[in-house]
Amino acid sequence: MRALRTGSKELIKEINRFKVLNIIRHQQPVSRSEIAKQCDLGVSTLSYIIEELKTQRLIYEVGEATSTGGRKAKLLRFNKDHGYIISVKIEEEQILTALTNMEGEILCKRYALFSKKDSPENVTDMIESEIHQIFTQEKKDLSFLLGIGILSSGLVNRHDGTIIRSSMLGWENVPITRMVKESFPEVQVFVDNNINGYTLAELEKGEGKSSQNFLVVSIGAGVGLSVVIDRKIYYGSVGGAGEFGHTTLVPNGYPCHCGQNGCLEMYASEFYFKNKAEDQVSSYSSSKLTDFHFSEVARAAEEGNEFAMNLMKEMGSYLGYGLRNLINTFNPDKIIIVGEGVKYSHLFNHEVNLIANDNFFEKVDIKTELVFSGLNDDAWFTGGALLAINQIFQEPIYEPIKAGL
Amino acid sequence: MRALRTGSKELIKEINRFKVLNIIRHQQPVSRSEIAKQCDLGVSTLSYIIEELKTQRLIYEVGEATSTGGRKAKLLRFNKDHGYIISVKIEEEQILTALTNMEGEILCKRYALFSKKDSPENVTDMIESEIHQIFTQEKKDLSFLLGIGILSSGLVNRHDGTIIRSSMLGWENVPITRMVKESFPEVQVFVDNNINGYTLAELEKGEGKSSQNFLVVSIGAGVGLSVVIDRKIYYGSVGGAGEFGHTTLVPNGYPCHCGQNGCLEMYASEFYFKNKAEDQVSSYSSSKLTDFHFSEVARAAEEGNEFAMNLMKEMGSYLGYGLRNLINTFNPDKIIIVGEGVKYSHLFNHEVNLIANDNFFEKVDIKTELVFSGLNDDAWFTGGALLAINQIFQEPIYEPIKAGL
DNA sequence: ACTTACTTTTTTCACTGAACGAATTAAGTA
DNA sequence: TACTTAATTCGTTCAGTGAAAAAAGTAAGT
Repeated sequence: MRALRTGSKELIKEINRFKVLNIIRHQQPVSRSEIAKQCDLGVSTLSYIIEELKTQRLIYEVGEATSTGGRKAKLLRFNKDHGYIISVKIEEEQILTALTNMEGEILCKRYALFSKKDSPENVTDMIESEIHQIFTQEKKDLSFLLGIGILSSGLVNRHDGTIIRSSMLGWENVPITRMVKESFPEVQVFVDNNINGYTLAELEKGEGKSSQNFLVVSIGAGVGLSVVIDRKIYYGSVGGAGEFGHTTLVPNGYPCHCGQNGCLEMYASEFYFKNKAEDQVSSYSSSKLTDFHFSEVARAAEEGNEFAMNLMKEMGSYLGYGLRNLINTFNPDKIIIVGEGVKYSHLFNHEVNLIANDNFFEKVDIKTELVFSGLNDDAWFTGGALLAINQIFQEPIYEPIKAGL
Repeated sequence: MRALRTGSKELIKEINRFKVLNIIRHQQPVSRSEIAKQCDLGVSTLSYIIEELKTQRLIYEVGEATSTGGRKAKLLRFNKDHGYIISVKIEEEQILTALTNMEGEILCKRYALFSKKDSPENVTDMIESEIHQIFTQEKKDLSFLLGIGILSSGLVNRHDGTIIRSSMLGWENVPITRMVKESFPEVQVFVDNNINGYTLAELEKGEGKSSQNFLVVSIGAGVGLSVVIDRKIYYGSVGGAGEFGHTTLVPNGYPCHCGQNGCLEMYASEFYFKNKAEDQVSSYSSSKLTDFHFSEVARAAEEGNEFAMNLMKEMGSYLGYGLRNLINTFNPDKIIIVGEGVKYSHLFNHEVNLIANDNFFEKVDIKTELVFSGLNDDAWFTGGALLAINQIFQEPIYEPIKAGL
């Protein structure tokens, strides 16, 4: 439990400035009196705070509201170009880098390839070089870079900023934020697991806007889970989320790359296709399926290939069991399904709903919404940027921690 | 997400008073200068705060520390008799009531029986009467009653203080805190699920003292789960915890009283004994087992009854799978097993550990501790009292909510 | 045993500054 | 002209602050 900061004049000043700033950020354009009402601050105090924020160029005044019977209110807006954020996604053999403004709007994107042989140091150097190129290309001064958010697969400890283990990258205990910070000592650097990043995007720009407690489940080359409680992402002991993909669905089932057997990931993701085919060689061989990527199996299923259609449906049923267990365990308002699988959801949607909706809370008349994400691939960039932005504008109630070091 | 309070002189005053008070509560006896150091408050401010807390009789001065080379420090203690708390546990056919001081120490206990026919109103009246009897019996003035904590089984919404549904009691949507508060309008009243109550006791007096993130799993006439994140209990959407006992362990397995099939609760609790026996009538009938309560099956197993021993071991294996899935999903520091089953843990401990320890995080060399609760039945009372005490001494950072109304 | 020098604890007191609220000014509507 | 709403000005309030003083010790030296 993080310790609360001790009360002092500075604390109340900081709290109030951030409260005001966040109201402007999320409800712009707003008038002074509207903010004062919501904050329960005196209008005089508010004017003083606004003055300060304006001289810091964090906000600006623009236009006027229509009169409600008296003097028109001047409207305030957040200056989203007050600074810039770099969002980095580390994929299997490339890094994707984007420049965003302080609202997480993407201004420019780049990518750079690397090979499995490259060390974390090499990749960090590439990140540095990409950032420099973006800033020269966009003709912006590096002093405006306020934060860097990095998304990676695998087990990530966001508190100390290390990638604990990523089997995809073959990395272990890489202190990524510290390494990046060496090149940008003035900038706050954050890492997180990529699905948590996506979840941040859902929270601010997607399905999460209307929900306090929800889960994000990713279906693709594996199964991922991100848990949102009270609009905050839950981080387990080591700082990463859990490994829901490796809960046991079928005792003594298909062997998993993690060393266990019968993991959900082996049944409710791309892996299932290959597992099942190796299990039923005869029906497989007559099916003319050539590979087991989501896209291929989906194409075959759409063309009426019986074996592929069944693969999809069975995968959907297993996913349904996974989701049902999540619902019964977490009692979320909503589950958002994301990832490559969403593109092909029409092929297994029915089975998922059939099983997942048959849950404990349904029987007590508490509904759990099941939706597919409506965001596109830019959500990764948005999420990475939000990782930094949310920290920068966080209300400063707690003692500073060493995160984002 | 609860809104943060706006900064003001009153806020900083309240924050600091509660910070000081909580340091004294948890580290007593302490000196002024020690507190000042921890709070980062000026010693002068601290003396002023201490003076106030003393006149409010929340703390008192007692004794002196040994000198460390200069003037001896006067030591401060929390006045645990500053007020009293009532802790109520509603069981199937009785209510248990205890009086505690402000540290949750039990001063006196009572119980009163009721029948299934009694309405929630009758039971509430009984609670009122029990409280009055305790206060006259203990010769204390009712004005010292500061809080009431109620524990009930079933789905509880602690935010609005209702028992949403308890199949054991046959109650639905009972606004229990409001009903109790009618008799004690000056007193703060709180409800929670009984396992969450137990968890509070573990947090303050048990295994939880050394752990930030842990799970409490109860094994007895059912399976319960309580989730602690960052030393705070996680409450799902409706305000109750999830229903982990009703996650599907065996698709299309034994039918459960909740309407689903193959629930964990049917395999990792007392229920399993009956289920399995009905499945295997022949081996059962030769086993001479007469009933399927935990105590009976355990007794038989201890006497060497093969069928009973196997029941226990199998139950343990299923529980192991349940715990493994919890570990993989939540990545806790520790799982604490509580409830009636703990008494007989030697009969299934081995199987539980065998399966639960074979988890994802173990393979990445992150250990999850598995322990049996060391608290006794008084922990229910302690937990109920802490429900109220923790709220009363909470640092007042957030806008007040309607809880504990 | 007494003095002196040094520590640590606690209190006193003038000062600071963030929020506050009443009064004032500004800008509108009917 | 009367009323409404918005924004600013300015003296007041009070929680926290830090330096200094007071209180209460310890540890030598004589």
